[in-house]
Amino acid sequence: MSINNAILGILSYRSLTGYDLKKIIQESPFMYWSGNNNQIYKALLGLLEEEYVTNEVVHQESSPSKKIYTITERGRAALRGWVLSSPEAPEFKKTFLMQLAWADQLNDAELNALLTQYENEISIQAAMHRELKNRADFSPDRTAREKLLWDMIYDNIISSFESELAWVQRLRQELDIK
Amino acid sequence: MSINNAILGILSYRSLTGYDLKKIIQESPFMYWSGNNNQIYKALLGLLEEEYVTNEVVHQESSPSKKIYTITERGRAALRGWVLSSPEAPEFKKTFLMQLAWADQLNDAELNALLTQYENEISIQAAMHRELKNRADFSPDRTAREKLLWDMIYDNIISSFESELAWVQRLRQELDIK
DNA sequence: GGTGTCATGTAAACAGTTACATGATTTT
DNA sequence: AAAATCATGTAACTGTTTACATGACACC
Repeated sequence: MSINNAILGILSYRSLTGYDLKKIIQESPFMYWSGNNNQIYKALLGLLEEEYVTNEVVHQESSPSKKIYTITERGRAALRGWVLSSPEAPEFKKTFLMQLAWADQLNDAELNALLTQYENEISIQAAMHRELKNRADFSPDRTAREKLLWDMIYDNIISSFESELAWVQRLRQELDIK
Repeated sequence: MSINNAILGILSYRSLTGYDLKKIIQESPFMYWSGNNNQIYKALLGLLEEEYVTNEVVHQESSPSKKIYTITERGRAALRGWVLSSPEAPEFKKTFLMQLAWADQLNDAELNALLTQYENEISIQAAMHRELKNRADFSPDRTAREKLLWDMIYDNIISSFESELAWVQRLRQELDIK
């Protein structure tokens, strides 16, 4: 899976510039790329070459010219193909687990402080994503089914953090009992 | 967080060769690197330069010579510093959420098939990690506290997949009701 | 006779991030 | 006067993966 598919997906809702795409990707909680220029402008060149998108240059007074990218029929077909392709298992990158793996050298107070820090960090993330869910609304004309899907995507992320939180609390209990 | 810390951690249990480290990292469920040669031999050079490790060349008959790496006091101090550093929030890379985001173009049967595929994939992963937990035992002389920590690390991963599974099932229900 | 293990390392490619560069306009 | 927004793009770097290379031995 590459950022190209995500870009095709976004363009399937409406035509946008690279700059617009960048902002959407940066703000999205499930499009996990940083959304930096290098990635996006390069991806757009690739999509142009494969004729999955076309672009139109629009000159503006008092702002730089912009290139508005539009998905083609070929692009829509490629998008559909990707949506139907075999899903991959999620990948979890939890550096904290590695810290824990070698945390037996810490005393109880230090270990406890570490857990508290992690707990706080997760709580912040959970709250942030709950907020994002409320504010989220980048595409118009949603069907009820699509709205449900998007809601569940946000819920997925929120419940990932909640599950992590529950685990830390379980860990703390186990350590206290011991 | 870099692979260097993980290597220091492993070497804190016992001295090992690059080849040994590679296998350990490849098999570990929470050290998320592929554990390829390039990364490990380069990391070891870096650790040598910082004097976090030393190495001793052992010549063998009928096998290639090997370099056994040993952690230094400086290395142990660096490891402790890293273990005490502020934990980062976990990162989730779920390409499936992006597929779902544009899955409203599918009909009910296609969407259902996609969910089933994802469910199966997650079930397999969950089972695999339950298996790994049973077989896991790379370091000797564990304290009870350390054993608890390692158990909870495995549980974390398992419950991540279980939480994901519960979410898919919730999603399927919601779609059925609608 | 082919495949796998032990053991080191390099080469090439791809993915991804941060920072730089421009230049007008608008906001603080 | 400084900072942010719009809009494009490039440069340099880090991180990561796959594949190549060597050579002895063991196993099937």
